[in-house]
Amino acid sequence: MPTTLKDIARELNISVSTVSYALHGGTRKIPDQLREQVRETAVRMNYRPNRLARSLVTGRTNTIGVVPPVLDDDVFLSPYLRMAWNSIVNEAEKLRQDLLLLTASDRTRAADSIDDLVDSRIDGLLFVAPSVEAKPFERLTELQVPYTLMSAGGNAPGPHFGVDNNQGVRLAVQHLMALGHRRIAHIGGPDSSYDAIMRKSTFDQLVREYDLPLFDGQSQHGPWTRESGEARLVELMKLAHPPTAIFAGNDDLAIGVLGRAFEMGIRVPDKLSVIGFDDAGFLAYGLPGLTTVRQPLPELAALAVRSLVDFIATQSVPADLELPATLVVRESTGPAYLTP
Amino acid sequence: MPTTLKDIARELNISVSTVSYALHGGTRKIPDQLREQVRETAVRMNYRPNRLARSLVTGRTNTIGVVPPVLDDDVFLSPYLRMAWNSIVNEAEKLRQDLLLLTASDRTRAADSIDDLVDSRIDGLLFVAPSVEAKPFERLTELQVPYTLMSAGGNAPGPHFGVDNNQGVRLAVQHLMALGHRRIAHIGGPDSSYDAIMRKSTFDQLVREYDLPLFDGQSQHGPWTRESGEARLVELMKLAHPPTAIFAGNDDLAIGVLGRAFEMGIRVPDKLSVIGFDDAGFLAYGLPGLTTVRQPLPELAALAVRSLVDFIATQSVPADLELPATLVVRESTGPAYLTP
DNA sequence: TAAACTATGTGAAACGTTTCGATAAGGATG
DNA sequence: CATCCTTATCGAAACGTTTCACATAGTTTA
Repeated sequence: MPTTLKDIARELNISVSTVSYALHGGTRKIPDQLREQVRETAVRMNYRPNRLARSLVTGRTNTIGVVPPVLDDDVFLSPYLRMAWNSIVNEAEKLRQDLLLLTASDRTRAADSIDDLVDSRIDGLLFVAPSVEAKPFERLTELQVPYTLMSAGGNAPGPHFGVDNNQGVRLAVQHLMALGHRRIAHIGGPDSSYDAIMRKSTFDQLVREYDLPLFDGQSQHGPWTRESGEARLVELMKLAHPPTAIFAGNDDLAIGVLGRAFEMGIRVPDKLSVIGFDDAGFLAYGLPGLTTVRQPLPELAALAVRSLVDFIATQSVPADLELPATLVVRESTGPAYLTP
Repeated sequence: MPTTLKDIARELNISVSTVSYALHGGTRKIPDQLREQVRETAVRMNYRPNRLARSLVTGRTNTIGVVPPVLDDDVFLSPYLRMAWNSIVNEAEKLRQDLLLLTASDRTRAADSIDDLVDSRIDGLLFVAPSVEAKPFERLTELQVPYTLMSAGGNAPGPHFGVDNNQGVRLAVQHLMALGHRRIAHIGGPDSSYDAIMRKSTFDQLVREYDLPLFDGQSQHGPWTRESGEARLVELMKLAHPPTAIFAGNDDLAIGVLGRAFEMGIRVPDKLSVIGFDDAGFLAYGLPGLTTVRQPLPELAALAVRSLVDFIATQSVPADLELPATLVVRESTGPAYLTP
């Protein structure tokens, strides 16, 4: 039985509306003396505004819903999401927005379930790396729900903020080529990911553009996991002419490659160069640090949050933005090892 | 302008209450035919219940507020929190609870600010690794707010779920002693952390209990960071008789030690054994693999969430629980190197 | 001095639910 | 036939706010 405005009003023998004005006084002016008295009483009585009631009448909640990617069970274990989520939290705190986590609870029919997310409890929706299958964003526009997408790739519907995959992949391939590599493989992410698709297709395109040698299993899709990286490496090393360099679609995959390479006695970067993507904050000790393409996740997350808040406030759709990637050279890449 | 119960009622020429009963029918029976008709209309009109309004009257929100530890800026970058948060999310989803993230927005006076967290929007509060300074949990009891604590150590007020630090530390020290180590140092966490305090005091006690040699800087407090681990190692190695083994209060610290040891050319585990605490998952990769004391974070998180939900439902305070730690032996510990 | 402000305050509607207590009609019971 | 259950439905209160329209009373303006 928490204190309400009515309780304060009764205590002071004034009306509820006066109390409301005194505490959150916007348009109305309340004499200083009374206002102080009200405030004092509010504190004394442990008054806490009921935000449900407030939101019900104002229509605003100052809360944004975050929809994580639909992966397997342990979504938040992903280094990418860890980084993204941390930045989202930071930015939301700055903008004084609360965060409601919307997990895709028991939705087999993931597609239509967007309806379930739309709720009077949130002002807008932030999708983090949504999967390609999740089409029904038009539905959101129809329902008048502001939303932004973080890391969704160029062909995603709606205002999205991501890295320039094209430029990033180019950075990686050019870095490898500058080191003399020509036989380069790509271990990519799942084809439900916008980023994975973009990175793979850019890679494929660059191979043609630079006239690099083609070989079996050169460019593959798979889950964004360390295990996938390990498995792919094993396959690639079975080839008669294995690649001298591997461009992994994200850091997890790259770490898998690195770990398995060590186990197989393949020295990195002497015999094999490995480059990742994301720079999601892996720390190395005792193994070569991972050369990778840095995606400005903190900036992207902040951008996605800020734009969403703007969207909500102004009701006008924000403009997309792709930020450039940067190359972070560590020790996992080196001059190409050329068989004599 | 979303559809409301009133809209449906008007459409069908029936009363609002009938619609409500038909859709979420509890006590009242509605004839099957009418019920179907109502449901159909609801779907057709894109009806979505307004949860604010519902909660306002029922007093339940099915949402629990999560309060992360007050660390520096990037709270969610911590491997511990990543693990904990992931498990919290999983369990909450199972129990169909939504999660509202309550960040400690601009509170200089962190102590009293618990009030700000108490909100009609949540049914209960889950504190993750609260700091020792945050005293005012009595206030919560006073305000009748159900809450549980995850990883708060034995002397924390309120129902808490954590690892058995005492037993865990014992595991670590005994493991090292079994390998012949006697000169053992402890690099601990900040003294704002219940866990850090417990681990340090247990360590100190064990040193006495087993009559291990004492030396300067043997047991220290510091932030839970890799940098702290690095710095401490450097100091310890300046000693005339450096320790042969280091027990780090968490994995971050241990990784710092490992990394710096590698740089300094101190071979692990040949010259130095290192053991961590948490086993919070791989954000660091490298060699040798870190021997550590595993804290069952997923289970603890699930427990904390479940107990909170119970607490909310039954209004009776759940019982504390400490789960045992387990030893995970990898390659960073080995037989003691004894100076000839 | 009448009209028009200003300052201060009140009352009540509205937000969208849930749920309690009617009510009316019909059927069964005595 | 009067009474008492059911059954099907409704109206209205309540949850705690915000905010608009109105009501005083005192003060300025013409």
